[in-house]
This record gives sequence, C-alpha cells and structure tokens, in this order.
Amino acid sequence: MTLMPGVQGLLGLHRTLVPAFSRFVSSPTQLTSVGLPRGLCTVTATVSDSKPSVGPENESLLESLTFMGVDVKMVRQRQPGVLRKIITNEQGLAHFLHGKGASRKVVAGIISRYPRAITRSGEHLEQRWAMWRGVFKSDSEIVSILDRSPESFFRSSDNDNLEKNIVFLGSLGLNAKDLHRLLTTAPRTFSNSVELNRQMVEFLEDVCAELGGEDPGQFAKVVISRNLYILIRSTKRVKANIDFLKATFKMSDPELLALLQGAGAEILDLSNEYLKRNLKMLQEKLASLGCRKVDVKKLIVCYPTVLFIGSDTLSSKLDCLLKGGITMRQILEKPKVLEYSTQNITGRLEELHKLRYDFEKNGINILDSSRKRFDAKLERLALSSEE
DNA sequence: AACACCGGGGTCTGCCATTCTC
DNA sequence: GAGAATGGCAGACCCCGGTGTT
Repeated sequence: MTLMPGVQGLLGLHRTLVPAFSRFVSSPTQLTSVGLPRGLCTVTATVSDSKPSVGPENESLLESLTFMGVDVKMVRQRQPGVLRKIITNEQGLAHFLHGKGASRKVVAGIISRYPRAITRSGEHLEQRWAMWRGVFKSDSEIVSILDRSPESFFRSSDNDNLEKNIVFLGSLGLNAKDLHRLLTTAPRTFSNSVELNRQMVEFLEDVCAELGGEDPGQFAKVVISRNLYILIRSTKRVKANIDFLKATFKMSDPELLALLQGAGAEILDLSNEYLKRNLKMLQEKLASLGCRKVDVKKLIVCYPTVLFIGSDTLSSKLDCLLKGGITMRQILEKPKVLEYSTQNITGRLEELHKLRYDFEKNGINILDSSRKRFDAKLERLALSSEE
C-alpha cells in the first residue's frame, strides 16, 4: 500500500482553476471544521429559505456544484446535510478523478448520486485509490466502477477497514483473480465492515460443519467464488434460504452440502420470498403439465438455477418450448435450455422448424449451444437438406 | 467433424433503516 | 440531535466455449 505523500500538496496547486469556487481542503482522513486554515476554504452562511428548521445550505457550495454540472436537486434529496457543510472538497475530488481519467460528466454523476464523496480529503482519496489499485489493473477500471456505483467507493471513510477486508478475503484463499472479480462485481463487499464479512464467512463455515462437511474453509471459499453477491447479503437471508431448501425437499446433509457448493450457491442470495414464490409457481406449473413431485426435486437438485428465473419468465419459456414441439420430459432431462432467453429460444425454434428439425430423433441439445455453434449447425442442416 | 458435458464469465445498484459519533 | 457510517432490502439470467467422446 504505497501512498504518495506529495500528491496532497500538488492538488492544492490546481485550486486556482476555478478561483471563484475555490473551496479546497485536505485533512488527514476526513474533512473537519476544526483546525483548518481558513484561507483554503470559502465560508459562507447564507440563510436558505427551504428548510428553516435546520441549518442553512452553503450558498457558495451550491454555486460550485452547479458550476460543475452536479444535479443539486438530487443531492438535496439524497444527502441534504452535505449541502449545509461549511468545508467540502468538491474541487479536490473533481481534480483527483479527472487525473484518473474521469470526465466532467462522470464526476458530476458521482457527486449527484453520492454527495458525501465531496467530504473526503485528498489524502483519503489517494490512500483508498491506491488500495483499489492493488486489486485492479488500471485506473480506468476503477473509474468505470465508480461511475456505476459511486456509493461502493465512497460510503465508508474507513481505509483501515478496507485494508483489513483485502487481507481477510485473501486469507480465505481467494486469489488475485477472485478478488478482482469480487471487487468488480460486488464492490460493496469491500465497504462492509470486516466484521460483517467475517460473520458471513463464519456462518458458511458453520453450515458446512453442521452438514458434516470436511473442510468448512474451503466450502466458504467455494460458495463465495460461485456467488459473488453473497457477502453483501445478510446471514439471515442466506440462512432462511438454506433452511427453506432443506425443509422443502427433505434433503439429506450430504445432498444439501453438495447442492450448496455446487450450482445451488447462486440462488442463496435471492430474497427468501422470491425463492418461495418461484418454487410455488414452478411446482404448480409442472404439476399442471403432468410432472410428479420427484421430478420437481430432481430438477431443482440438478439445476437449481431454475429457481432464479422469475415465474412469468419461466412460464412463458416453458410454453414457448412446448408449443415448439419439445416435450416436458425432454426439458426435465436437459433443463439447461431454460437458461436461454425466451426470445433466443423462440428464434431458434422458428429456424429449426423451417428445416423440419426432428427433436424427437435429435434431442434438444441444439438449443443449448452458443450462437456461433448454433449458426454453424444451421448451415450444415441447410446444406444437407438441399441434397 | 460433430456432438455432449460441463463449468465459467458477465453482471448488481440505489434506496431506506438503524446505529454510531461528534 | 444532526450527520456519518453501516446494514439490509428488492429487483430477478443469459451466454460461451474448452474438452473429452463418438
């Protein structure tokens, strides 16, 4: 974690860029209103008529933000307290982010969506960025995450905690690639308190141990790398889902253990109500199509992702397959076809019908293939039908 | 060469509620 | 008591291709 002590000072040199709105300040971690050189910030306390009960908004800050293209209305709606602050670092933040390749528009978007970002000091930003750079390959990668989710980067001011998280997650056996995927996909994980992350990991280890698993540490690692969102969910939610699966299908411990560290990991973070609703609809739908209870269980065990699919989507997907001449038996045998969009399936069925493709004879694997492979197959079919 | 099996990769924030801190 | 920090929630799949087998 190498930091650049000179950068803070450098930032200050650029404050003259927009002299009228120069409101820079840097303090060790966060901006505070005590012990700072007055000359570095504009202190304006104009009475605002919008909210007389609390302190007035800082007019010069409002002007500064407006000038930067920030959506002040949005700021007021999200974190109104920020607008009342006497000392902020919006220019420093903007300069910092520009230096990392962010456009003016991106910066404005970041501040609009997570106003508290402007309360972070230059030094804090440098330090946090350096830590993220330890995981990412380039500044632009980080900029794109910030643009996507400013809150993930700015919500916590605790850089020590961030470092502890990186160490902790690394200690689980997650390698550099895993960490990269984790931070890209679920950046919020790194703003969680390390204690919260630890709780989830311990919870997963306990689950494994209770089910008679041999290596709880490995289990937790596998579940996390299979479901990158799990650390930003509550243990309450994950527990409810595990209990629900266990009770509903009366699974044995080894059966459940295998499911959870296999394809089942990805449905653990669904909202419990959603999971229940989807299963109920699935059971009803399959029953109406003549499937037995054992068929449903078998389907869930070998293809738990089916529970991820919303009931309307699933229903229309099944209808579309059945209408296209596929049988329920075939779908149960090759449930992966359900992974493709209804639109994709519909299109493929149409094309195959044109060529009088015989699903009875050839099976339905052709529906579960990449676009490239499907097109190649189609070409071959067209050629052979010409003969 | 064609197919089947199977695992991996992408992607997911923005808001509200509660607790902490000054 | 205000604002900051943190926890938790709803939302709701799709696609590709390596590799072993036939």
